[in-house]
This record gives sequence, C-alpha cells and structure tokens, in this order.
Amino acid sequence: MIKPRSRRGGGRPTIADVARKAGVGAITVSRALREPERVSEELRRQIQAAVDELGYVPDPNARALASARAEVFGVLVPSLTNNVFAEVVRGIYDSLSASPFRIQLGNTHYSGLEEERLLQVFGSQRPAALIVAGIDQTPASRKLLESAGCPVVQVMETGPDPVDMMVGFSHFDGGRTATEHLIEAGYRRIGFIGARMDPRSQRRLAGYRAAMEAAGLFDPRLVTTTPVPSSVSLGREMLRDALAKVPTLDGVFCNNDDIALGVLFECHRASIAVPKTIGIVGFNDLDMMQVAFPSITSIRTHRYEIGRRAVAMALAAIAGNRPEQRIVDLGFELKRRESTAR
Amino acid sequence: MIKPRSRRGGGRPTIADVARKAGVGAITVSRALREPERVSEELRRQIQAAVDELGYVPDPNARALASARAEVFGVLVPSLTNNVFAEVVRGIYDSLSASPFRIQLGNTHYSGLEEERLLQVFGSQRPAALIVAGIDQTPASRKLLESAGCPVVQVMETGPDPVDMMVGFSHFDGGRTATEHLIEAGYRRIGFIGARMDPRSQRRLAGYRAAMEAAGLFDPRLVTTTPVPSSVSLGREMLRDALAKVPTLDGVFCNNDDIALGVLFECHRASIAVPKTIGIVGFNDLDMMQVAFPSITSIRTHRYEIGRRAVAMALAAIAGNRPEQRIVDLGFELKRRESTAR
DNA sequence: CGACGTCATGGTAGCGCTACCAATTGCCCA
DNA sequence: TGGGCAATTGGTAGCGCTACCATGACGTCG
Repeated sequence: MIKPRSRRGGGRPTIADVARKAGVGAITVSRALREPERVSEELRRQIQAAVDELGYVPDPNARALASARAEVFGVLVPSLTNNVFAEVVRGIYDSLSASPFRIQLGNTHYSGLEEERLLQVFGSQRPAALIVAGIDQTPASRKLLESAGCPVVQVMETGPDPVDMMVGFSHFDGGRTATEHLIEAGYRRIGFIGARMDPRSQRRLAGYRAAMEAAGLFDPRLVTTTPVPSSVSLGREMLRDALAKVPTLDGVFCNNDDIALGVLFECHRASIAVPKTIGIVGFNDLDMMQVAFPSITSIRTHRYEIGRRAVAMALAAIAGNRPEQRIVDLGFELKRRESTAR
Repeated sequence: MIKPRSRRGGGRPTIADVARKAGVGAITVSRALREPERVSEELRRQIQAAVDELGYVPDPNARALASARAEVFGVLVPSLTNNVFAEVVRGIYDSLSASPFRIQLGNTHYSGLEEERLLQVFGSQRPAALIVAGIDQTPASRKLLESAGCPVVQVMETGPDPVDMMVGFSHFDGGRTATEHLIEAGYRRIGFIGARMDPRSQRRLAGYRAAMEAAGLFDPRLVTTTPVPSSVSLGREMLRDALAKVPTLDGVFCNNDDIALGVLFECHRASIAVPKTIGIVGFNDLDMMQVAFPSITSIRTHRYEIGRRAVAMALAAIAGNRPEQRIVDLGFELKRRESTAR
C-alpha cells in the first residue's frame, strides 16, 4: 500500500484517482472533462461524481505539456494605468471569464525591446492566442508573432499588413476629425498638445497637421509635444508653454483627455474663457469629459469593444473558422460639447 | 535518423538537444540554467553557447510539472480600470519584471464568488505566491488561501488575523482623518458621499462617522451612498441628491477622487463656491487633485508602494526568510489644498 | 594509508496529462 | 448472414523537465 505518488505531488487528486474511483480508464475521465459528448451519459455522471467527491481540478501545466498547447491568452499592452488600455484589457477579461482560458498580461512600458522580451516569454508557453497593442512592432517582434503558431490580434489601430488580425480605428482620421471640428467652429490658431508621443499620438498629430494644412492654417509653432508620460498636471504645464510660444492661441486639440482636463483647469486658473477665448478638444472621451465644466468635446473611442472584438476573433480562429474580415475598423465618434461651442 | 520527437512538439529545441550539442547530460544543462554556481565554468560556457545557437527557451509548463511549482504570481484585484488597483498592479509588475516570475492577473469584479472561482483556478497552477486585494475573503476563499502552499499577501488594507502577510493601511483612520480635517477647518454639516460601497469604503464611512460623532455632528441624513460603481458623473449626481436631502450641507468627504471631481464640477455648474460655501475632500489623491481648480484636498495613499512591498515580502518568503513583520502599515497622508482652505 | 567527506556530473524515474492507436460492441445494409 | 462502420472505451507512450540517487574523482584527516 505504499503510494509512490506521495513523492512530489502535493497529494492532490490526479486524473488517475478519479478514474479509479469512477471505475473507468484515465483517458475516459480526460475525455469526459474536455469532450463530454463523446462519453456515454452514464459514465459521465459517475465521473462527475468522483470529481466532485475528490475535489479534483485538472493541472493546467500537465495539460499544456501533454497537448503542446496552453489555455492561455497572451496580452501585451504598453501601460496598465492608462485608462485606455485598462478598458481594452477589461473587455478582454470580461469576454474570457466564462471560458477556460487564462490570461497572461504583459506590460511593455512602451518599449519595443521589452515587447520582444515578453513575446519570447509568452511564446515559450505555447499560448492559444496573442493580443498585442499597436501595429508598430519591431522586426524581431513581428517574426516572433508570425512564428507563434497561434492566432494573433493587433489592437487599437488599423493599418495595412496585419500579422494576422486587427481591431481598432484610424488615429489619423481621429486627429483630423477633431481638428476639422475646431476649424469649423471658427477657431484659427489651433494648437496641438501631446505628451508621450507614441506611434498612435504621432498619427493623431499627422491628422491634425493634414487638417490644418488643408485649411491653410498650419504653423509648426502651434505644435507642442513631449516624450514625458501624459498626466493632468502635464496638460496644465503644456498649455502654459503653448501660450508662451503663441499668445494668440485660440484652440487646442489634445493628445488625450488627461491633457485636455489639465488644459481646462489651467484656463480656469488663468481666467481664460472656454469656449470663448480658447476651444478645447480631447481624445478618448473618458467619463469625466461630459461632466467637466464646461463639458469637453472629445473623440470617443470604443476601447472596451476593441477588447471584446479581439477575443471574439481569436476565439473564432481557434475554433477553426477564421473571420473573413481580418481587419476590423470600429471607428470613433466626435462628441461635440460646450468646450467648442462658441 | 528518424526523430520521434517530431510527433507533437512544435520542433522547438528541448533540453536534450542542448545537452547533445554541448556534449553533456540533460540534467547538467538544467542545472547550468537554474543554479549556475553548481556547474564548472567550462561546461557552463559550452552549454550557454549551445543554448544561444539553438535559441533554446525552457518550457515553463514542463518545468512546472516536473518541479511541482510554477514560476507564477497569482494576483487578484476587484477591478482593472480603477486607478487605485491599476497602480498596485503596476507596482507588482515593475517589481517582478526582472525576475523569472510571470504574473497571472485575475479580476474579481468585487465578487466573493468570482474570487473563489479564480482562487481555485490559480491554485491549480501551484503558484509561487498569491497576492489578493482586501481582507474580507469568504470562508471558502480563506481556506483556499491557507491551503495554497505558498506565501500569501493581502494588500490594500491592514487588519488583525492575516492569512499570511499583509500590506496596506487603515481605511477607517483615513476616513476619520479626512473628516476631522473638515471639522477643524470649520465645516459643520459635512456629508459623506460614497459609490460602490465595498468593504474599504464601508470602513472609510465608519471613520467618518466616528469623527462626526466625536464632534457631536453626526446625522444619518448626511450620508449618501450607492452600490453603483464609482465615476465622475456619479459624483455630480450624488452631490445633487445630497443637497436635496440637506440643503445646508457645507462640506463633503468623498469616497474617492472620482466622486470628488464630480462634486467639484457640479459646484462649478451650480455656482456653489468652493471652499467658501462647500468644502471638499477626496480619497487616494490622484494626480489631477492638485491640478484641479480649486485644487482638491485628498488622502494620499501609497498604492504603487503597496504593490512593490507585497512582492518584496513574497519574494523574501519564497527565498526562505519570511519577514518578521508580517503586517506592514504604509499609512496615508492628508494633502491640504484649496478645496478646504476657507 | 584507508575511511570519509565534497564536488561535479550523470542516469533513472517520474510529474499529470493527452495524442495516437487499438479493441470491443452493437447495428445496418448488402 | 457476414462485412463494414460508427460509437464507446482503454492501453501505451510520450510531452520536456527536474527530484532523487548514484558514481567517480579528488582531497583531507586521524
């Protein structure tokens, strides 16, 4: 009666224990758990009873090793605290909570090198799918993604040449739409204020520039950027900088809503009338934008939906029916509010 | 020359390939990778060369199965988008990025049942450590934590009777301090406004109540709460509700900074002077609090540091030297600002 | 100088599970 | 009535790695 099993395993029940108790083969237990329809109802019940009684939980590591495939979604985002990515991640979590898939979340800190490192780590687990933010992977990262042997979804942006699938929208169009709105509202000396100029912000800036040039209004001195991470306090400082350069500034398109909020507060503080003297447009449309006083015009992006859609596409691909539309553009929406209503 | 290995493995190099190429035993490769000091320098070099040439990456699943221990930290938080938890998680990620440990992040949605389910899932992986938010686990969850067989750190709060270790601060004291500050500043009809009344919010409310009662100012009508998730727009609505109940309200202690910001905006909109007519105190001290106009008094909490400290303690326990101080109180700080300076 | 550690290395036997290939049964159709 | 086929179940052989024990080759010390 010496149980040799006691050596390493923490004594937790294994599939063999369940099989013994249910009076069936181990493989049948395995099947009953993964493909119940292939096991007769009678055995299924016996096995379930044994599972419940023993409190058996399959070991995901053994499972992954034996099947050469882990039930894990690898997710790579550049920031965990930026509300935008937090929402995408939330969408991913919510879509996956009812599935057997676990989530492996990586934070690249906006670094291509860190992204490569994490892709290496994640890849070594043979994940079921990979979801990565952005479309500007380094060549090495791209190669890792292509050879991952699983569905890959690039999120947040759309663009040509996906590794596999894409869900997002055009940041260029977003920037252009925001700027055109300011122009139409009658603003002329419209500045761009942007922090942490990642590739998406660069494209928003390009959209801004296109709109300004089309209207014959572009002036490089209107553009104020910094590589520093974005924050509300930074928005305040940057408006000051922008006004120091161009005192006649009468509008700003902000990189994101944190910056926009900082700009609004600085306007209050400096008694600059919004929208009369300066018009403000943000980006992403956080909840607080419509509550602010005055409420702030912003480009609403569908972040949560991006996360959900990415999972749906990956799941479909795993199930064998890859979506026909490999690039999904979820668009955005201009929310006109008081901050540009002059 | 038939490689039987081609059957399931994706053809990736294994430890046996490395061993063959380096002309040593597989176990020596394993050791060279995990405990380099136990292998002679010469072999170490040969092995490293073989690893580099083959592009060998250890399979974490096989490793976990063989050693009955996964290099994974399980982390459970109630929300991914709430900045407070995002910061804690960021601290955890930053502290672990240089280590071999991966992170398994779970979102409980403030649900005890979901926490149990996730604990079950996480436990089945035999994680190296578990970090969970809060101290109010269900009895079932507590049992799971106690039998996890790894270090456990409860974060965000301190309290008696830790499962294993704790890092946080007293929300009761925070609530009391905030309220006492308002009282000292001369406010009398001080309301409490709180959304999503999770256990931590309940304790802040208890602190508020203690302070108000001690000053002989407590009145149940001053308390406005809702189970709805917190948001800036909710803060606005709740101030309206509170004023409808108690028109003479002259101060509010808000559950958190989002609510406080909503309250501030509503004051602007309704032309209520802050801090003159109403004083406002928030909780957590988000970056925007000091930028707001007027700037908002808040209780600064050390969220990022909580994450870092939790990891440090878990890592120490894993290494065999459990910290003597099993309960670490990181405290908080009252940041006095314009919103209460009357 | 022989017994006894210590160090470096290797072999063996699993960890818990599933892919792959039987084996058995019952049923349908020619 | 026999062959074929689907449905159900099981055995065997790993997946890639490490725990455990064994083996030599050296010193070291009484």
